[in-house]
Amino acid sequence: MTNALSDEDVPLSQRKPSATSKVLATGKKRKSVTVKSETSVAHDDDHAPLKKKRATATAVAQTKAQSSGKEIKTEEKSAKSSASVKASPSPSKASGKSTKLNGNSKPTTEPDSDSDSDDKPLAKRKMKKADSKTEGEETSTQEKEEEEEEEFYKWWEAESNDHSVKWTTLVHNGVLFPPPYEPLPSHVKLKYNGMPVALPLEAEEVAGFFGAMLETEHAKNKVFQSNFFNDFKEILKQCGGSQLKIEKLEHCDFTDIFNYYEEKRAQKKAMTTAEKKKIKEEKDKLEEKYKVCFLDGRKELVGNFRIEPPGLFRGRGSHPKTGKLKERVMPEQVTINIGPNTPIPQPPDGHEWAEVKNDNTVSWLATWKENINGAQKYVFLAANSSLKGMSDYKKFEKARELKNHIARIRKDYTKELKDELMANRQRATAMYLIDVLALRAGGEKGEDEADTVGCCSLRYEHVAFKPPNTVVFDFLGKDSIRYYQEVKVDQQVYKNLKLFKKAPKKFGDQLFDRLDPPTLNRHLQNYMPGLTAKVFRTYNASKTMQDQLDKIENKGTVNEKYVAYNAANRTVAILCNHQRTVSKAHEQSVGKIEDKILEIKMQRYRLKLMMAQLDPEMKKSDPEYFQPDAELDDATIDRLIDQIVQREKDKVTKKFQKENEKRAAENGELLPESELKTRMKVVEELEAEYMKQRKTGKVDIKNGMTVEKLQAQIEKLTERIVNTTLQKKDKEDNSTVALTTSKINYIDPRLTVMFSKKYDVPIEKLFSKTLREKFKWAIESADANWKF
DNA sequence: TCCAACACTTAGTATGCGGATT
DNA sequence: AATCCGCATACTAAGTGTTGGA
Repeated sequence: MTNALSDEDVPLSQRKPSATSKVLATGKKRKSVTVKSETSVAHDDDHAPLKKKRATATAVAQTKAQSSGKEIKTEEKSAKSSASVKASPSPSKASGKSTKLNGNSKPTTEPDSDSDSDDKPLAKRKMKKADSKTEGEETSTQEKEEEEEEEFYKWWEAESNDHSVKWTTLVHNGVLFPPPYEPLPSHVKLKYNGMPVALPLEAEEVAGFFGAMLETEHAKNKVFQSNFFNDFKEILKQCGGSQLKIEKLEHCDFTDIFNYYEEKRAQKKAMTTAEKKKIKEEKDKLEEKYKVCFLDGRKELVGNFRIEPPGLFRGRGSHPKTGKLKERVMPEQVTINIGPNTPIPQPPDGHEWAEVKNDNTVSWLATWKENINGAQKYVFLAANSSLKGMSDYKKFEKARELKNHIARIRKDYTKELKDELMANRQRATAMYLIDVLALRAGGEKGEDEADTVGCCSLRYEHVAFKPPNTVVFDFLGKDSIRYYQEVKVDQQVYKNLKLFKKAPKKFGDQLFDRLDPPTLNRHLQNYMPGLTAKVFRTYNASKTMQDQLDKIENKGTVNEKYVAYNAANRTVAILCNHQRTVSKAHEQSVGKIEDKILEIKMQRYRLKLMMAQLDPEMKKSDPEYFQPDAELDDATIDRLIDQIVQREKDKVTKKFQKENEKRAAENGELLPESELKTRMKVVEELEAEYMKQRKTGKVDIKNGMTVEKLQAQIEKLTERIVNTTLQKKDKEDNSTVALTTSKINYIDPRLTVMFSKKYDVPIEKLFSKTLREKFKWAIESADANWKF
């Protein structure tokens, strides 16, 4: 049960401990503690939060009484800060750069004075239009970039306007539905107790979903199996059943179905490039009309215009619903959002849309509700669109704005770590964790979701203590990615966490029982409008990147600088705990590198033997140098020799075959088998040499070989060993770290642009094509001196 | 006042492709 | 040419945070 703490010695790499047992064990308890809310008042000395109380009462009890004075203070503060924020607008201007960029940071229209805009705000629309026109003219000096550039500026400027209106005109072609189900050929059937079963098509499709996944980890997961099977039986029942009564998954044999889909896969793979190209062209043609839309008259790419196909839900971690049937989405479930007085995309023949809206306060083109969790799915514009770009830009500007407040915020929460009011103390502690460890906010989760947590939802079992001030965090975060860190924390934070864990709290209880994200975020708003927990992650990630980049010396080759950039990127990825599963091939490829290193060492040792034979005195004066490397035990050497010889033989054989094929094609005579034998002799000689060395410890020395030459060769090999070893280390260090997530979401792209320009590393090396498109705004606005 | 619904960002994984390697 | 390998992209699940209605 208490696995959370017991497996602290498990290497990071094998994260994702099956949390199944945990879910079961704690589910109920979790619920009982989750009440929260009342804290919103901040000054509830009388706290007395009903249920929550239970667990926490004791801990809290003593402290609250005197706290009222404090609370008042807090209120004052918040009032003050919000006022001051308004007074001192746009602290973001900083950059000095790009004059066009600043200016924004609008008048902080009270929280949501704009919520009014729900009803198609005609007036606003016009204003916006006008605005962008004029500004557009100002900047139009550099026309060369034509429409692209124009677009660029447009969204830039729009930014300073009403942010609740996303568009004034919107034209698009709706969504693309997945193709209908293709029935299995009649000879491919599910077998039940060895007997082929005739299934209604609807049920066959579902069986096929499972059959195709037979060899995946999912299909071996009990929860997945049972969820699938229940839904499968239900569908089967609904569409009339089958002659054979299907009752147990164990009696179902999906192998034929699996093989059928494997076969199809193989066929697809085996297609010639020409065939593939043709298929792709057809596909592109089909998709073409859905790929673009027109937003305020500008062409923009649509992101996910395809309706998600049916299948089995692949929940991450131990998701209670994993394996359930994700149903086919019908047009009747899809709502379209489009400009008024705009042609409405035609639903598929014989079908209708659920609804057609003209809501210009949202950015989605279509939406539907998914049947597993009842979650809303959307079709949005692509990442390189103006809408996404604008909000990305705003996100980073918001994070930069935090620079101006962070000192005060840190000072405050450091002080509040000792606040007598438990709620404040918890809040301060949480802020510390969010700020220093870059934890997520950690909202409440339901029973029917995977048991994962963030800061506010941390529980008793997720922290352990090592005096004097080390806290061991071990929990599953977003996507059930394990967060395991032993961190030295502020002494007071250490004390607090211990306090929050104190009896009567027990396994399953929340550490921060008087805090939740809304409460925390409300508090943060006092410092800066729009400040929420997630802003800290963005801020700290970008700040870290800036600091890391600043450390890089501007020298060496492009490649070296690129490596340094990646190292900086990696620091950020580690901060944010961005991981990836080690690829299947990883172990193998590390093994290969290891063998490579060993082979070089063997080679080197061989050269040393030669040297010793040529000049025995040398060995006497430095016997250690002539020792074989420790890893090179007899068994390893034998294995390596085998490997090398085999590899060489393969090479010779292959080459021989190839030549013959060529000759056959040119109708020349084939090389005789004897030729192959002759060639093979070389390899055999090589083998013999190795064997001789193994048996006698002596090696043959080529004519004209000198100690000096050997020395030079040995040096080269040693260098290769060092390099390859580094390469291996890099590979291993990288194997579990995902760099891309932070690059895409957290690191202000202008930092990368700055690096590119300042260090003369082509941006193409740092940003892939899609990222260059997504971050066009950054590429065009930052220079070598840009600072986060 | 509260919570569920909604909107949008953030996240890891599956897959296909293209370039390096042999 | 074949295979291997890593990267880019597609995909969609899983978060955060806001809002509107009971």
